[in-house]
Amino acid sequence: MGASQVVTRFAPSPTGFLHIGGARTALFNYLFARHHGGKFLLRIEDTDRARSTEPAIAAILDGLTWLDFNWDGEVVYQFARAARHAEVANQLLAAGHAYRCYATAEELDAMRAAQRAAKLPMRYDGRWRDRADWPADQPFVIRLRAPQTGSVTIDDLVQGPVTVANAELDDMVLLRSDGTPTYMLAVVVDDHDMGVTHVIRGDDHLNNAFRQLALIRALEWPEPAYAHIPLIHGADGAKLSKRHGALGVDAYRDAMGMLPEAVENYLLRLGWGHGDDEIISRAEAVAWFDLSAVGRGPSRFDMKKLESVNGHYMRAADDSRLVALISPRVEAGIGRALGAADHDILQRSMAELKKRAPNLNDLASSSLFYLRTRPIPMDDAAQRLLASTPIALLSQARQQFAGLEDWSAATVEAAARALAEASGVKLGQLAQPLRAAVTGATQSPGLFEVVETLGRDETLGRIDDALATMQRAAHPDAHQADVD
RNA sequence: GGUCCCUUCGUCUAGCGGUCUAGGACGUCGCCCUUUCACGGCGAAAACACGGGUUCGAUUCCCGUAGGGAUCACCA
Repeated sequence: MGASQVVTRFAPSPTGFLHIGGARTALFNYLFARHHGGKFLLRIEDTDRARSTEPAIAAILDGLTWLDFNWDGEVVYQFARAARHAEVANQLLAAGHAYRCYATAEELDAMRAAQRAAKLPMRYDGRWRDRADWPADQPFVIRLRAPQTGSVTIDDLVQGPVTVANAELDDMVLLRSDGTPTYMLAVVVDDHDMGVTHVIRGDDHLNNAFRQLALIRALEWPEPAYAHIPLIHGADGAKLSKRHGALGVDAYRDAMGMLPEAVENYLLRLGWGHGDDEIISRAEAVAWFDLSAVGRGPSRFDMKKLESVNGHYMRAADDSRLVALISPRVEAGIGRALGAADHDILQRSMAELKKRAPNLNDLASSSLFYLRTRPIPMDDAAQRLLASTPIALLSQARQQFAGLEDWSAATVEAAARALAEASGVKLGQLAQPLRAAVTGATQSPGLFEVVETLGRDETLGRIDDALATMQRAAHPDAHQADVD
């Protein structure tokens, strides 16, 4: 079955970080290979020595690892294969499928300027195609002797049959004058040598496919199947390029606090669908993925939907995993390292907290109040609420709670309800001030769950703090005397 | 400009000639649940770009128009 095994590859150029569009291309390659029980290879296209960087390579590998798109075998570095690329170019030259071109950059610029002025398509005019009067000691490039008549049709697995006349294509450069290969040559040679059967890549390469096919035919190599997937656009409909603020996947992980499975699920649904399914597991994705269901038009990136999907996976995530993920953020928030007791509190509060956090950042900040040392900071809304609360009500609650036999969400709630009824107020009129006192905010997880997690001493202490502040506000003079 | 590609609610999509008074999701709005915020539940507004064909019948097929995108390097 070896000959029919599917082999895909993801081939990013390390000139920037792994952006969201690249991540989706990787995902589709990964899923297609896994669906067919084939291989998913990774190749770093670092032939542009000036723009390729080590940090970019690291970021790409890091991003793929984070997303759990595991590639098979060793990473192939394209630049290391330059000798093989040159070998193929020379082989083509010897066979007459390629030729030497001595045109200088200035000559080509002039040629294009003339074409532009005459409103003609800008193509290499083949001025060295049939010449053999090669000047000695002059630099030259090797160009493909491409067919000039007829046409080529690619049965693209996503775009359908696409035909281009050979007359539209010119003789592309295979080997530069410095002996290094161009992208067109390198891709074709590497895909062939790596046994790639399905080339799944961005739509921006569709035009390249025709040139590459001409090269493959000259070499008489097997032709891979092509699938050109539409690009991802920004919310404004413009291309989601680096200069338009496209971010690396690390930004989704770090700055935005997304979960990898959420990013994966969102990316999968962007441009692909399986009936009405929205939440799709990795296993389902592998089982269901097929290229024919990939849409043909570009789709816009919707941050709101990503957050929604992320919220879903946050709620589904394991509590201890979330605690581990937010710990660094929490430590930064409270300005100290977390101890065992802190982890314990986070662990116990996670079930409630994760229901209302769309991302890890919000989850981390929403957990801070549990860990702060008294007196805890109070936000404006909480301060205003306490200022309009009768001191006696809060004071009574404090007394009732202090006298409780057992300390649990249920017992505290029962006491609070009893007090509210006895005082003739709605539960909310008592619960909200208590929430403000205990959490420092007017929004939080269920008050009684919070109180149980915090424990009796901490809860009573925080109420005392609030009471003291309220009394100070009510009797500024008495307080003044204390200070002096 | 040449070539190629695309076009269903604001956004992502379902739909592969009649099942469409076009379904789902996010977002928006309303209601419910409720100690707050979320979660959850219920409901509402919201789309087949336009014009011609083909057909008994077009969201679905074909052709134009418009709009959008990609690409035209000794960059990948």
